[in-house]
Amino acid sequence: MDRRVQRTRALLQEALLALMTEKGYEETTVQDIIDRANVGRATFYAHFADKETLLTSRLEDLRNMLAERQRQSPTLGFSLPMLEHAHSHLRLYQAIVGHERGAFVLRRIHRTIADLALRDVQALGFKGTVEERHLAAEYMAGAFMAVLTWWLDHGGKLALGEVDTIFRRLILKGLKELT
Amino acid sequence: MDRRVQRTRALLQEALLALMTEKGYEETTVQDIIDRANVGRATFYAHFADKETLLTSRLEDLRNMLAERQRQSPTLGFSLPMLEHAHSHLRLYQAIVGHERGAFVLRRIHRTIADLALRDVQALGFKGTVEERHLAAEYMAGAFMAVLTWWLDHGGKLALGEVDTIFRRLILKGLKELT
Amino acid sequence: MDRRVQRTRALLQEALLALMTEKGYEETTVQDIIDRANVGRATFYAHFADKETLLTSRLEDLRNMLAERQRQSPTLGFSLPMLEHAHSHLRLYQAIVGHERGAFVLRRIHRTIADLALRDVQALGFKGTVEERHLAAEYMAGAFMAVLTWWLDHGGKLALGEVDTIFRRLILKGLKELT
Amino acid sequence: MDRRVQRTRALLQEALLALMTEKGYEETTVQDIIDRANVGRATFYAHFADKETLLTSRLEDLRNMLAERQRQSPTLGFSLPMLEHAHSHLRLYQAIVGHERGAFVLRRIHRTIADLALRDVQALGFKGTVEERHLAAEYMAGAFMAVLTWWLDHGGKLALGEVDTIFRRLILKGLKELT
DNA sequence: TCCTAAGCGAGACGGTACGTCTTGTCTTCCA
DNA sequence: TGGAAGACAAGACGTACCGTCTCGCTTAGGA
Repeated sequence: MDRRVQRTRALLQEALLALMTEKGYEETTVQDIIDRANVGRATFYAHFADKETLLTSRLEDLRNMLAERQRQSPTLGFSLPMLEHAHSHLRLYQAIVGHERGAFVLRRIHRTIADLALRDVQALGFKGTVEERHLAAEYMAGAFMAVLTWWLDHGGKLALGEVDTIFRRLILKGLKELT
Repeated sequence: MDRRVQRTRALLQEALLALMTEKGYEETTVQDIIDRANVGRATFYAHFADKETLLTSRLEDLRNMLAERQRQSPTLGFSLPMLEHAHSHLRLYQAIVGHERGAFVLRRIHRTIADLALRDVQALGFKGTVEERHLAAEYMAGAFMAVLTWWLDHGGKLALGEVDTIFRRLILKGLKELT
Repeated sequence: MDRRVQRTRALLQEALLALMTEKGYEETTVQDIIDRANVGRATFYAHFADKETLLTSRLEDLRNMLAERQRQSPTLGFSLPMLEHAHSHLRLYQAIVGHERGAFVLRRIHRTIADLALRDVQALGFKGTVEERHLAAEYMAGAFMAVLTWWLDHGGKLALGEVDTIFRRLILKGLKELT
Repeated sequence: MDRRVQRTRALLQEALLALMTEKGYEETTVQDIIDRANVGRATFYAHFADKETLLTSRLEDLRNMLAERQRQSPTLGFSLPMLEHAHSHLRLYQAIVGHERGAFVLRRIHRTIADLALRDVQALGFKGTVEERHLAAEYMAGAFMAVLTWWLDHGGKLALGEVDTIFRRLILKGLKELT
């Protein structure tokens, strides 16, 4: 494929991320993005159906990265890599959780995490029906997103490892031991 | 205050909920709402700053109801009432979880639940710092929302009591016993 | 009739004139008027069908005054009284000619003047058809309004009598003698 | 410039004129215009600040045409071309003089005529001060507009040349010879 | 002097036009 | 000949005003 095509797609993705960091996803317009990327309007739509598709293309990369990492360390293997990723793009992630209307993006990440969690569930040989497995995966994703969001809301100050540990304890043993 | 004011506000709230059920929150325009409510455009803006504020006014009612119910049965007291509420407005809640862009509404409910969960945490005498209590509350809310969403996505077929039980078990004992 | 009715009507008329002076006729809203007059909205509409009717009620007074004065000195009898009136409400008249959108008000005054001019024409025993008389009256009114407007635009600095004289000369002898 | 731009501007101008003919200037809304012109709302505002600016753009054309024609026949050279123009757009001009609120448009034409009249005045070597020349020009414009309006109000039945003659006689010799 | 209909202020309301904004499609023109 | 520039149709937004409509309070002016 044309080398320029890669370049244009990258420019657009970077512009979106930069703008999301500055003003949030919903608040960013297509015009903002193409101005930032120095790209024509038609060019944008030649590459992506809309703003959402552009975002998806980036989340795809995240998904692939997480899937790869999980293959290496299976149990709750998404947790640490995801936390690392969030930490290395801290401002961006904080902008996402900071803007009420960005819930949409979190929901997408939730979906990615839930998919990975489901593989975990399968791999660990859970008992119960298919539905119960899905419920477990959703529960894991919901709980993880809550921990991640809390962490980001508090400036990502707590160490990565600690957060990972807290999450694992909560998810595996529940709240009981905190009482 | 003027009796008409109460009436108009109620008409608008009902119109929004009906339209959210039919086509989702984001897809509903202010024009749709005022047409449905048989209300003038200026009247809408005299009562609510925008569509979001109108939604908030309704969630406020939900919050109050839940807070009241929780006062009566403290431990995870938000769970059953919330499930009941969702069940009695099943179509509405399904529309909310069904539309990707409605994540925003779920986030609002999450916030309400997290606030109530925090009271639980305080009441139960959790150990740990203030921050750890907030984390626990967020975790509870995230986990509950995941269960609620899963339930709604599966048509609300499982009995209310069972879902409540599953949530309590997961949140208190974690996933361990499922393996 | 109730004494209050007279008072309210007067308050509204004065408010309109004051506001016209400040911001022009078109720019003045009914809300402005009733705020200035300390009157309820319904009260306004109880007395006048709309802003225009309120204006008309005032122009009626002008018309009566001019008609009365003309009866006393018939030939072009409207000229001097009209100039006097404009001079004694200079700021108001300047606001009228100053706002492009106020042309509407000038048109109304033109109509009043033309009616009076027509009486002049009849009285002076003009030759020609009915239509020609109407044309002459319109011509007189148009010419007078032009002179009046010019005078107001130049601050009403020229003496009343001089303007009246200029108008009479122009209207009676035309531009010829100026060349 | 883009060929489309010319087209859109022309569509909008034509739509305005057609609608003014049908229902008057004030009564025509921007929505009417863009519906008639088959143009998007934003497009309208991209070309013209508002309805008034659109009107102005058309009057500009009239002004240019009159100026051109006057250059060819200097003394009261605006008269015949203006009458011709009015006659060739009779319905439009009748709508303008017919709607009270359209006085605004007549005022604009008055301004154009007065400017041209001033050139006449300069060219003819009038005696008197600068101010007196301006007064003469305003007087000519006011008188002409009165004759034009009267003519239009009577269906434009009188022949063009006759109206021009009447105007010239009135303006040059005044009303005297009518008595 | 009372009391009762009217006048009134306050302002909610349905309706309608405004000028702004963003989206996704489309055309033009330059490098 | 591919892409930047940007015109365009569509349509939602929040604001402004209009003329109608309740509300209660007050205040004449006839009993």
